[in-house]
Amino acid sequence: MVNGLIIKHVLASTEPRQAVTVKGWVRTRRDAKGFSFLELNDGSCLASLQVVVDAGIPGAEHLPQFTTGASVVVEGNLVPSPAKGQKWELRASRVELVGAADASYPLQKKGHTMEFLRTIAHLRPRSNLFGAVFRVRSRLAFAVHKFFQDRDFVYVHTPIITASDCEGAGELFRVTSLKGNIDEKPEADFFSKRTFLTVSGQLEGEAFACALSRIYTFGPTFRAENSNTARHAAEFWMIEPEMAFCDLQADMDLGEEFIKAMAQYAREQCADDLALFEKFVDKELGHRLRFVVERPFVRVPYTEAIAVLKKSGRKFEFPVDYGLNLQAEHERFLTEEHFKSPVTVYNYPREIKPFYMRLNDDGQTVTAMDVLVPGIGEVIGGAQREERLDQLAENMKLHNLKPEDYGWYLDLRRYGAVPHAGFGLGFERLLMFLTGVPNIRDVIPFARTPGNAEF
RNA sequence: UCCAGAGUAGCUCAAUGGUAGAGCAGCCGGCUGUUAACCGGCGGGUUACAGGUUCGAGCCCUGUCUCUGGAGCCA
Repeated sequence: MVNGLIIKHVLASTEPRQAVTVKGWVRTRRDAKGFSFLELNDGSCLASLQVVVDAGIPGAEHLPQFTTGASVVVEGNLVPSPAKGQKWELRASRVELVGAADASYPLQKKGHTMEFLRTIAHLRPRSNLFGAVFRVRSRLAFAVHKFFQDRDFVYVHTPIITASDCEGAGELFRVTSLKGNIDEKPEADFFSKRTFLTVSGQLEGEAFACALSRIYTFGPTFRAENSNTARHAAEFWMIEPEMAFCDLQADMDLGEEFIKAMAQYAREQCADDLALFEKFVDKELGHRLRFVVERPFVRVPYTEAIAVLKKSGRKFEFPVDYGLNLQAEHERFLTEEHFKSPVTVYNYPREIKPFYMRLNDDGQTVTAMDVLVPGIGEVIGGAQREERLDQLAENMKLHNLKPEDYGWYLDLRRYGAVPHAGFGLGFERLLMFLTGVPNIRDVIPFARTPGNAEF
């Protein structure tokens, strides 16, 4: 069944070809006297193949049904196109209607709004823009693996279902097979305890880094937060490298190198699709990606970032002071206006960061780092982990965590503890940054957000 | 969850409290190596939902739902 050529390869031909078979969906048909033009797209690339169908060839009697959205098979010869707009066209010798699409087919030849296309998520990959988004998503998923595999990182599949709520941050989705009151007898549940969908593979990742030295995870992650923004989803993919014998500096180096590498890969491998994004969603895209690849990231300690914000003379809605979290408006000012560059902020006050981050010698700050990028804000959050057992226990006390709930995690500090570090990176936020698509729902095939699990 | 805005034809949008319209799409016809083709014609509406004010509501008021933008939480 899978035979014939994909349009991407047909269009890349260097010379005419005889007896080519292509299969795809009709984007539009233009009728002329005695023949018709079909724009045929199979999703293998942005461009469609122009097909010339003469009246009278086998199958041409069904031409009225070759409407936008219909699936068809075309056989013919690939010849140079005499008209402007395309190098090649397929002169059909036989056409076959596979599946018709009647007048109710919702995708028109004209542009649609992103909001409307979201309501037809099962059909929107047939549009130019979403075809491009999901081709790029695929290429970059591959690039993520290539980046880490080239650097001898080991891919670890951390569990999706977990009993640890990972620092108690964020709402978790409960996983249960119980009926009725699920909190009455959790020990009667499938796993004999309360379980959740993972919010991070970090803790398990640390265990494997403390054995295989360099590891990464790349998989689905879940947050039950009632977040209604263009940057949050209930189900998203996170990339979490973790390195043994690694400090904060090397961690930041890796994070910055990673983002540069992804931008470079996209520019090299997805040029056609990126050109579409630049034309229709983000005029600055090309400029920004080149900038990210070529220029070094700015790196500032949290205290310096606070000083920059205070000295800016800018009136912020939220207060700026040591010990307070950087708000979205502050992050945006730093990366978009002040430095005009991706910015890595590090060494945050310990009070505003999780228990597992390593306490610096000043006793005040921890080895946290956030990479902020223009337009998106935080795209990486990472840290060197606290490897000292006593200090980690004290941190947990400070955060009202019970050490007995983290027995195996503390073991990593009891047996052959090493300095180690890592970070978490939201794959979709990376995609937003690299495509210019402003809403996370539009870089996920079927997005899960509060109140929406359609499809 | 909070703040703001929006919801009218398949899509994108008009309509001073007074007869609901246009462009595109669709259908029919014409023309043309066309390129989001072009020209003419035709069909197309519970104005998100429920109530209220008014002689009269798409428009004003109340509630609900959905969507969008911003915020918080974060990746």
